[in-house]
Amino acid sequence: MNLLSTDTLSIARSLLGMEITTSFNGVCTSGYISEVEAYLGAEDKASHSYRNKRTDRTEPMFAEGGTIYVYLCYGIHEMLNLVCGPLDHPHAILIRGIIPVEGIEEMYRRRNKSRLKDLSNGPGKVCQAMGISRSQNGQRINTGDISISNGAKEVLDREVSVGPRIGIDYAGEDSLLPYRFLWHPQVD
DNA sequence: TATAAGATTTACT
DNA sequence: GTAAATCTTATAT
Repeated sequence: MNLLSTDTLSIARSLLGMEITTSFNGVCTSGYISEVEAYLGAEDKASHSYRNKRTDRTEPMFAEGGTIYVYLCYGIHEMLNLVCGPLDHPHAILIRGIIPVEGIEEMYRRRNKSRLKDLSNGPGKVCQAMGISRSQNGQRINTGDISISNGAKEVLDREVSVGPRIGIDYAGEDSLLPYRFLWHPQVD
């Protein structure tokens, strides 16, 4: 996976099935990435960095690929993004869902839920389950609290759905673009 | 300073 | 199905 590539949609597709891990004070949680959305920076009305809008909040999006972008949504939920592309190319991929792998007991504690499916099937839930907050904003992947490595299974094209992104009606016609990738692995 | 809106989640009817 | 929760950020006075 080349995070400096400008082909953000290909990176988004290739993130599916990869294992994302956090470790805090020896407490480790991980999961396979199952849902992502691509935000294509300057040319994408749904992106915080549309028209290269540069603010304190969006600054990490302009950093090199491999940077972590975490922001607060609706005053309540943290959202985890992986920045990609070269410097000053503000594309990012929102991690919307994972399949829990390691530290599942800790995820239940953090989420205060009793069902596995309620742990991490949404972007705010992913951050809560993995203990991610804005204190990870601007860190680099694989050198800070968050790491991404190859997953255990190959993700077949027939197991992947592509469709419009969620919750971005404000983006006009760009809200219809097929930038959401969903992995539904087949049982074996 | 003030205001509106938001890449959502949850509980409730 | 609908609506409330909650607070930062961006934009406008």
